Amino acid sequence: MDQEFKKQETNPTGTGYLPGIAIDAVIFGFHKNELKVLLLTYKNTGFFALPGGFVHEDEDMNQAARRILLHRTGLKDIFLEQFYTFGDKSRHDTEPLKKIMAARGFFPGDNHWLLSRFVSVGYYALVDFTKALPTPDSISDSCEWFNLTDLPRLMQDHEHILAKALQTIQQDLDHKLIGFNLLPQQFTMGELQGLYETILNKKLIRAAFQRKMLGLGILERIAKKWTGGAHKAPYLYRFIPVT
Amino acid sequence: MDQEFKKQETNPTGTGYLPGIAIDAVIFGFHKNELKVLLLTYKNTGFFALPGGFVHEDEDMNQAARRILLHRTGLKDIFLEQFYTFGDKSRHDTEPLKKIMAARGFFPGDNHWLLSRFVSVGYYALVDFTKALPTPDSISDSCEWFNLTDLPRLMQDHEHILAKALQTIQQDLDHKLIGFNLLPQQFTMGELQGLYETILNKKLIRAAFQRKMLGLGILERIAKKWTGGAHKAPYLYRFIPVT
DNA sequence: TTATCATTGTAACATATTGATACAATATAA
DNA sequence: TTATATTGTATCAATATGTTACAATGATAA
Repeated sequence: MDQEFKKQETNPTGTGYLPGIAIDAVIFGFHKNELKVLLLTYKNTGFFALPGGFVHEDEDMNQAARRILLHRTGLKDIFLEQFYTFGDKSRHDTEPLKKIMAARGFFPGDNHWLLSRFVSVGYYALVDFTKALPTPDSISDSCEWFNLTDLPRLMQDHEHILAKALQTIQQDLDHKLIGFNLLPQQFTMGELQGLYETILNKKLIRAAFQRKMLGLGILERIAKKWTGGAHKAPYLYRFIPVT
Repeated sequence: MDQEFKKQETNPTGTGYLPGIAIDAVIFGFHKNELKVLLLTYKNTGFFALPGGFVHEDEDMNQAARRILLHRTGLKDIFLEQFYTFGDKSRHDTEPLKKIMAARGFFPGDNHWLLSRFVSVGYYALVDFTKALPTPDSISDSCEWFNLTDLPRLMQDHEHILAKALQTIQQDLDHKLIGFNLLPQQFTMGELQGLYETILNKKLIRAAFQRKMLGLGILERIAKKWTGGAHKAPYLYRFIPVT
């Protein structure tokens, strides 16, 4: 499946793909109290970009998003949600893509399908940082986690897409309990609170947070964690999915 | 602009439009404690459908949605939000469209662009029922308000799109204060509560509702309404947009 | 004119939720 | 053993919401 881009590149009319529709994925992870995003670098260009792709003629758009995710993180069964579709005409900027292709020794004609105007459907994914294995493909020399607090300049309108994704998970954090998808199966209350604080970018009250989370009735207390800290050991919790 | 569909129909390759991308609009209104939706009927077919259209090559997608809205309701400056993009391959069902075109005496070739697979971007609009003027165009013999509680069968996956739109406004009702867009400039507390109850499909407590709404600090009390009811006249309120 | 009626606006109290503080419990390090 | 930092939870305060009640009032009909 590393051949996907070659297939797109050497196929000037885009046969087999839905025309004019791209998918961009904002893949969030969480580690050491920092929110992370998965970004690609394109070979010999220094461009940073969100992982993305196109929809096959014979697949649902949501399937396509999962396929892209699988290739980037090696993970199936991921929490994945569509959040917005970006359709401004100002998005149509062919220069970056031309440079990426040129860096690969490929010089497409002006009406190559990849150079036409695209509408991009944004998805965000929440993955367990400890399990995801970022994998660059044939056109990117890296696929890495970046701290949200320390991002490079992104290609095209990808910074805008990322900002909208972040805003979406902030709004949905409480209601959809999406936060749990960013943690490993077992976690302490402190880690959970740290996650919430990082996403919402504000301090929460420890006692109230713990009371509320336990009150939801979706956490199971497992065992004591034995830590290296010079203090009382916290419990480990596990998320109980609704039956 | 009534010529829009003719332009689409007699243009087998879809020149001037973004390929494969449609817009469907769920236009909500509110009258006499009933939620309404604007639906089209296509001539000589009996098909009911959400108003929709396509994106011009030289316009933003959100602009296109506003253009479509303007043609259907005669209203500018409407509350309009994108809520989801529908991309299942099962959406690709050409039969209804073929019948619509056939009823107009037009028989497109199998690779007419309108018969290809489309991804549809859903928008919902909230309009003041007393101001909107539904206007059918050349291909529809009607464009009318329907009660949400008494809908006909809709074309393709339009029922699904409508359901998702309703779900969205239910979720956003409190947070975005979107309800006010469905009422005329002046309204009574009872009307506002009726609107909330209709959208959320549940009874609210009158005293608590009034207290909360007034507590938001976004309502201005204007004057007494002099009604025909045999009871105390309610105040009229006006929504104060945030400065 | 007056009594009746339905509905409005709001007060008053009860209950529930969240904020703030305090403190015992305890795992490690010295 | 003692010092220390953090956890789990109790307690009270503040705020928000649910519930009940009642005076005010604008038609309607006697």
